[in-house]
Amino acid sequence: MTRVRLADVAKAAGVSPATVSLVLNDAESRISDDTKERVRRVAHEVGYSPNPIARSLRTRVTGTIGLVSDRIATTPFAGRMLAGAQEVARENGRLVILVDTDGHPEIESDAISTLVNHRVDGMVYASMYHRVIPAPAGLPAGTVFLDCRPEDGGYPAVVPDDYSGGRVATQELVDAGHRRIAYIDNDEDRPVAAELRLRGYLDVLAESGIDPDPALHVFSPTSAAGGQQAAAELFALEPAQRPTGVFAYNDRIAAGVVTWAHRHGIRIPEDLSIVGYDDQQLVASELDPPLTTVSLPHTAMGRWAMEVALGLRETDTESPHLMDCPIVRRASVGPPAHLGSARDPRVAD
Amino acid sequence: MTRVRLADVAKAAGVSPATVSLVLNDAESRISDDTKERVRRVAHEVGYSPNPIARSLRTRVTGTIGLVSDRIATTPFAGRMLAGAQEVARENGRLVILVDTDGHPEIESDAISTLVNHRVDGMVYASMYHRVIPAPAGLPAGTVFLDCRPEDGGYPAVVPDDYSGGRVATQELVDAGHRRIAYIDNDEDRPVAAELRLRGYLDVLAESGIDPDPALHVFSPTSAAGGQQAAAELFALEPAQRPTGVFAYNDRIAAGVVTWAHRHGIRIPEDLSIVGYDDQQLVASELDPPLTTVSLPHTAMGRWAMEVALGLRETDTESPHLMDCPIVRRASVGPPAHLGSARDPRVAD
DNA sequence: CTGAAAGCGCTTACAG
DNA sequence: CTGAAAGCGCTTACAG
Repeated sequence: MTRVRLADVAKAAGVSPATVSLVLNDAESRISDDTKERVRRVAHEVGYSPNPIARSLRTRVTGTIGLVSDRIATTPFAGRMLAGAQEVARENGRLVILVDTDGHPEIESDAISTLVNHRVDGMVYASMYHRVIPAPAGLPAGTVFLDCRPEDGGYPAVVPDDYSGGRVATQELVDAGHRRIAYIDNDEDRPVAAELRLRGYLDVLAESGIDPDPALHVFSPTSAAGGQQAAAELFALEPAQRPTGVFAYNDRIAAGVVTWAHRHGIRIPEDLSIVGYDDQQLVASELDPPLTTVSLPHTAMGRWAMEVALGLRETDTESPHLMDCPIVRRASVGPPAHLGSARDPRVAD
Repeated sequence: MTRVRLADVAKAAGVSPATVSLVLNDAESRISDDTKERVRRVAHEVGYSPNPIARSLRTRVTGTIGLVSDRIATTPFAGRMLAGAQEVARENGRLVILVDTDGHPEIESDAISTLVNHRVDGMVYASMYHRVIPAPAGLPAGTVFLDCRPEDGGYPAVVPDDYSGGRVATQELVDAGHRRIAYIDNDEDRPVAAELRLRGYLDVLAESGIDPDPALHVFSPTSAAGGQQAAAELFALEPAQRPTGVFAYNDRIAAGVVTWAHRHGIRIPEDLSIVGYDDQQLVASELDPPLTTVSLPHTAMGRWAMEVALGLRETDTESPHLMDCPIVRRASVGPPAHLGSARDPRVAD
């Protein structure tokens, strides 16, 4: 397929290539309306569309944004970041070049230099979960960090506001009347998010005049199996000491708590209220009852990152932008049962 | 940052640009080893790396592959397709330009022409689930269809072998000794996969000398809530007519069956065996017990598609390539309980 | 108001 | 064995 070039429309319109270029980029108003009109018509008639490669070579702008991520494509709930970023790019006529490094540092550094070499106009560096990391070498100035932030600052960054997420989850339970509220924490690598959510939990308890009970702060691997075990641990406490509400580090843990409850005849939310975190697709909403949870604003963060990468939005490079984690209310929270009224699981099974 | 150009290394090495180009692309062996050596050394010293834009303009190959998808980035379990495709591209020094059309036909057709205009070397067109569709207009010849196929053929395509997936799921139950095997079908838009899995189920029953009982073929929306309802429907049958094994259209339905079982004191797999489909990340393996399921070969399909897009693999354009759906055995299948030995759910609750 | 010319950074026939 | 020249398809000062 031989494509029509700018020179072809110039010839067909009886003007110079320069003129065609000028009117098609509506760069200068000095061209007569007459000529403009004719050039545009001819260009349209012959189906001309500029060769972006040639244009890029000359202008040094490529209309592409590089997006390098560690495993973002294989993490189910992080795809929305990608979608959000891609959407903004598209809305602004930009193309995104994606490279998933699968977490390998060598692949990552290759990817960065390849992308830089390809003259991307901007870059976003995405993580699959909220992390603080040393900035990879070779990243161009202005690279936007998505769902992570460089430990020494220097780049724009957006991360979820996990502290306020922890608050909002706890507050939801407090507002429903709960006083004995457990936090099932992440016992794994202690990501920033775990610390932040814990602080949010503790602060809301304090503000509500609730003395935190250390027995109610338990740890679990971030899996449903872990959640089941944590629930068992919590319900092994004396009845009066048991929680009536649980805030789980994530939805998978919450799912385990739900399963454990079903197996022990504990009703949700009548006997036990629970709030998760992540609003994981096809999970949180599928639980029975559907899970009240704090959502990770993946789409919004992806959009934000691309907006600053495109220069559409100002930001500072010292402190990361904190993105709100809204609660999504479903049906797993209710008022607390009267103390001791929950059926004893050891009897129920 | 002013980059070093080919002309710079030519000057530094005291040769012509042509020579530099020739040795760096090791195009011709006619250059003296001496010169080659020197050029390479100088190029390395000055940190030269060719400008891909300039090269593309001249050679008309860009080293990029366009990947257009409907919502692939937002579907949790389809991200692996993207990852597989991206990985093959990277292994072969290609870049993938991703555009997610979110299912909008206008965005899709814009995306296609933008990508074609950007001179991508190849294209893959991905769907978020197994579909047969009219080929979108403007797709270049050789575009690879991923997880979908054009209704009139004419393009290479790869889809999961859902017929054999349906067989393998059913066979798993038959092999465990089950004779009363239900199929909880997708009641929604009847995608190809539903039909194919049903045929696999029916054929295996027939080959095993089992008369299909229409009461055991029920329909459900593809959600956990649907699965619970389908389970209730199945267990409303007379005890002797109830299934001892269930094959669910997907893992979400299977999850609903599991929940329903927990609530009614039905043990899995002692009282009821269950096989899902999809091997959905963070779901199938998180169920209690972990779900035996048929996995959708997303990564393999993604890799396959990119391999043919890059010309690394031959294929025909008439019939789609069928990708195996292997069973992943976890803990939800066991031998059937003696008929009638399952506790009656109506008593259990 | 418009055109001729140079140049973006490569590759590749064509000479020698 | 190597160099000079043209050209990929645009854009943009510079003239006129």
